[in-house]
Amino acid sequence: MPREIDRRAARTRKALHEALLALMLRKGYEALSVQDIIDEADVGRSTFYAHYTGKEDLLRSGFRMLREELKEAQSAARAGAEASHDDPLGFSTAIFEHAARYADHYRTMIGGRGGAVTENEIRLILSEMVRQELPPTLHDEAIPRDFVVQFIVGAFLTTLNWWFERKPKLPPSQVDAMFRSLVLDGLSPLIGGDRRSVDSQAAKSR
Amino acid sequence: MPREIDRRAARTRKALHEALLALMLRKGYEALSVQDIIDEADVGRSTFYAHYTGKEDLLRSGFRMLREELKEAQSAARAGAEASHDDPLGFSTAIFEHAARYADHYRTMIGGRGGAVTENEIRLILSEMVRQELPPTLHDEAIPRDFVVQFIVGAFLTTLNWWFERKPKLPPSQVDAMFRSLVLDGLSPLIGGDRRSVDSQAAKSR
DNA sequence: GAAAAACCCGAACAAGCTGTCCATCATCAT
DNA sequence: ATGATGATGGACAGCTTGTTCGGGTTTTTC
Repeated sequence: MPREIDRRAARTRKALHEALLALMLRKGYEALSVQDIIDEADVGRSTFYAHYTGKEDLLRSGFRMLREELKEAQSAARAGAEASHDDPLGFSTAIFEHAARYADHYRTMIGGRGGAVTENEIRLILSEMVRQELPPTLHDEAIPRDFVVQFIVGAFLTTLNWWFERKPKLPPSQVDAMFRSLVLDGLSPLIGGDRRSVDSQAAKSR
Repeated sequence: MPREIDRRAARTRKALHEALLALMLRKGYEALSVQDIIDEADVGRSTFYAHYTGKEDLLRSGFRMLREELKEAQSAARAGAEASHDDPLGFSTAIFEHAARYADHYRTMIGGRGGAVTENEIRLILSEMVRQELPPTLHDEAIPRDFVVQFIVGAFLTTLNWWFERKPKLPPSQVDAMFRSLVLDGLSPLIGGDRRSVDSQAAKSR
């Protein structure tokens, strides 16, 4: 049954994806040529174009697989701890642990190595995740929900990037704690002027 | 005296910079070729290479000018309102107003149109500014100062990007207020669970 | 096991971009 | 005005890209 994909084709595609990953870590996506990829993968020129229309097509193909996998991880994390309501941003832990496990993949995406396409893709994926986890209503209508989503996504990318560039690699739990401290409470607790009382949203001390 | 630069040279460079700016807004930096630039600027091929070693050199040259100008704006803002201590992040207003005035320039840098070089440059410039304005000591030593700086810079870029993509263009003051609300106080005031006093994740015992 | 189908490979091709060279010409200082 | 300076445009070889084609190999199907 030709229902399945030919083994040779599967082998070729896998080789191309691995070559792309390795080369992106070494040189970055934009500086890459198709020649480099087929040379690294040891694949003929026409073979490459028989599978993909160019290097961007190959890159996007990889993202389709990653997106599926990340959604699974999110579902699993949500099923494991259904504290979605009393613990906002609870899914951040799962993301940082996932990033620690697939550090190479994440490194190709974060920090400018991946080019504009990669940046866009990872932003879209994270945006969708955050949008699902964020409560549907916010207490302050002056701040659009859309903006809050982008803010959180940006904080994720910033944190991941800083984490990967760090010399001694911190454990995911510690990075997660720092991330949540800044995103949830802001940096008022860190600097002198705690101007929380200025706002009408007074501190509801227990 | 040929102390000053030849007028012809100045004219050529200005044309090249304007062409680069226009083309970056239209096609993005990475998709640009030297051919496109000299065609847009109506300049000969060898003329281009007589001034710059390539398109990246031209891009960086533009940044040298922008950096000077931004530092001036920062100094002016600091001189105008020397509330640097009782008003943290006070310089954010100046940045958003500057961005509103030079919207085209900023648009080329934010949102992936500028490529890796641009992203790096703007991050460096903003990092230096933030580092200067941030108090030297933080109340929580568990969070590195370096990480806080990157967090703020990322928030700036996220906010600027969201602002530019927005259909009806909001005034700088409003964007600034939203930015400061999120960065200073976090999103705890926005969502239900105000878990400020909770340090350990003992969410299950409830 | 054999025929048929699908796939991989290598070479060759036009088209486009890159960086450099040199002769020409406009602009500058004297 | 008149050399001297240096900006200018066009032509050049070298390289990468994306496509096409025929021959050879592996896989699937019967």
